[in-house]
Amino acid sequence: MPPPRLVLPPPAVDPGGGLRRSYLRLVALSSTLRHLDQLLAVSLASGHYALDPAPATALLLRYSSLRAPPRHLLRLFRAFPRPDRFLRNALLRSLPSLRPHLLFPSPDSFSFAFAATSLSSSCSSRGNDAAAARTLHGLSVAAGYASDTFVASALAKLYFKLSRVHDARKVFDAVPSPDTILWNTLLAGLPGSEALDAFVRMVEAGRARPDSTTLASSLRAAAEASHMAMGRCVHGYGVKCGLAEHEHVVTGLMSLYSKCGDMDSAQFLFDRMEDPDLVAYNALISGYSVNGMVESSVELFKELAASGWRPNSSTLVAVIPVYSPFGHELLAQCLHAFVVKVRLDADALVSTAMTTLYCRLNDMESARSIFDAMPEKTMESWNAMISGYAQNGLTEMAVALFQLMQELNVQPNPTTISSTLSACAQLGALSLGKWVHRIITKENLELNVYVMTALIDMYVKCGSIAEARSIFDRMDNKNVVSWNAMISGYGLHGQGAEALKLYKGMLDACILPTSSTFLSVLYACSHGGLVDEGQKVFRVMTNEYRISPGIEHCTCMVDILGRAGKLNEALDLISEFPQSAIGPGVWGALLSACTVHKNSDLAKLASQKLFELDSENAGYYVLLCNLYTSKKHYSEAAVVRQEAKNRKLVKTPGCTLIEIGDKPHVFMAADRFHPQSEAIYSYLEKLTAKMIEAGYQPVTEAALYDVEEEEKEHMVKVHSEKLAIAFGLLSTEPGTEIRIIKNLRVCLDCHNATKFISKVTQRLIVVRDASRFHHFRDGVCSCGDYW
DNA sequence: TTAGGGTTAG
Repeated sequence: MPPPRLVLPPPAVDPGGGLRRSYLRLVALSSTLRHLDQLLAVSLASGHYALDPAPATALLLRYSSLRAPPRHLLRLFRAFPRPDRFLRNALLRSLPSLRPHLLFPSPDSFSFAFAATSLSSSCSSRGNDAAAARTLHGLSVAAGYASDTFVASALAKLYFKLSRVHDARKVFDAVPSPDTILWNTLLAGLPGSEALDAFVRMVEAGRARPDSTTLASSLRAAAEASHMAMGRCVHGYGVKCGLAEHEHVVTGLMSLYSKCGDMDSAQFLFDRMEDPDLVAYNALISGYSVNGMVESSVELFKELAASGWRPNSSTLVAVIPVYSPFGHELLAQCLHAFVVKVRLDADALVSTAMTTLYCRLNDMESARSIFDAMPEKTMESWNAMISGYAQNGLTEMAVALFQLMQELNVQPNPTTISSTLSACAQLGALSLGKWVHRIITKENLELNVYVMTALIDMYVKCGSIAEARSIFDRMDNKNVVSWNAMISGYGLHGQGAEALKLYKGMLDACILPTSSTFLSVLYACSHGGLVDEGQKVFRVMTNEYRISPGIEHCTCMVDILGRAGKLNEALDLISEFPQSAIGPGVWGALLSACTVHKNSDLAKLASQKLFELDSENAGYYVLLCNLYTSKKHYSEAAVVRQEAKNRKLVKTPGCTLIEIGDKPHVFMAADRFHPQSEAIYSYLEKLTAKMIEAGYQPVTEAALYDVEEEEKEHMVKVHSEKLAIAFGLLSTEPGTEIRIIKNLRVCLDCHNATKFISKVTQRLIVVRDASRFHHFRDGVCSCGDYW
């Protein structure tokens, strides 16, 4: 139902306009809504200003600044039969959501600037706001304001707020000669390193003079990018232009220095400030806290309280790191006491900081309860919670929370998407990953480097290496992480040669390889059996790039040599490693190589080291036991098994996941819980017969000699991957590829069996096990039986 | 009578 129209009496005469001026003054002085209502009533009753939009504009703006409901503003506006552009613009400035029809007829640059500003001050992350921003942008371009600096900075800020960096840049680029404020808008919205690039371009262009705001933003960017050299340049520039003493610039410098651990410089700057404000205090307190200077942090906090400033939520966030070592409960108590003492409202900032902290402490329940208690969740709080789940391995929870966001029509930003994709990658759930990809496309969400790289990683880990590569090839500006993701993807899928080719391509593109790059390449060499290449890359890394090998590089090297049977060379190499790099991983790699090459002497040495370093891991006992069994050293095998039993070590039960359509199905060894269990087992029997016809030999009883009765029974049981594959074959059309995910490494018999299955059924079978991918096609596995 | 940008903290 439309709101009722106010009935206006005819206008009265006001010679000279004296009455009008006093009326406008009264409006400006009103401090309550009731006061304004009375003024409105007076003017209506007397018949003044019925057709005069100026007093109405003043009233409307005053109502708006006193937070009158939008309904009320609209009603006032509609009471005027002939609103002029000032009145229309005032309404645009005051309404929280865009009403495009209010722009017409003949919108001016004020209209667009007002509308954009009001949208960005009210926009949450609802999906509709992005659409409204695009509408507004389109209309402003159509009206000829694409190069207006005022409109552009308001629009750019709006896009930044909606996490649409591309669109903000587009707005900026459309302006031929940006002024200082437009540059500043860009600098404030861009992520650290990009903002620093923009600062350089601004200075080089030389058409707009940087001011204190420019420098403050650039220092923020330098701190974010941990780019001390650029930070010093900005500082120097500030000194040259006489802007270095500006309060915001000094605060930015303090934060830069404390980010880089130089608390002396930060403190020096603070001490020189004549009258430091709350932000400056917060910056220094935070610097002390994150650098572990607890006493200084607390001292300065006391000084702050004594100086008359009232701490705000940023102050609280700045001291949180000081309290964090006390553990969860004490932390909560300390913070509560803090909040009570300074009569502080714990707002979204504090809740998000607490959520992040609990996530870091691995206490996901506390994190979630704080998150759930937030009445208005911010983008940052959603992201903190989702990435907390993803990083703590609670991948299903991460995806579930993302689904909740979708249901609530909260638009995700690139950070949300990256975290969710990382959860999908860990899960290996291709259908979920594709669903997220579809959302990106459908909602036209921003595809930045982080999102594209997360997509590559997701497709790699969900088994679609081809899809990952096609995304990689479509990327305009790949960073080193994107290259690493793709290289390690080839490694994971056993395509060592492709990985090396890409590594060379990366060097040709003048991208500086990092420690992770070398790890990915070495990993690819190990999974592809490329021994010489691996050794060469390792030498290049240490000699040419001066990167000292970490635990994982060393483990990879032992793996590479060990798999090739060069066990003694591997042992020699271990003695050359830095002591810090020799952990369970290195000896574990040697032990698995020993079991493959049946060297029980070295295996004994490796396992002795392992039992010292990591005595609680059942996997090593299993490896050693299997080695002894295969060499028919049954008594030694029995000793190892008894030892494992004495220590009450339990093997992780194996399970396998397969997705049919969008539905996941999980199988355990020998389980009969699946509703189609009967059909699966009878199909598997028929299949085994065909496989045996083709030459398959199941693990024979002889190999199981000496296994205790109970275990023997267990070992002849059907492993979970066979069940999953059989179910997959039953439930899909001939020719469809089968993808399964196993939580442990695939066993010898299953690996062999899968080769035969791929041959007799003519299907491509992709298996992701705990360490890599196997692509089985026509009786051959991509790993070359080398895993 | 009506514009656009900033420092700390998640």
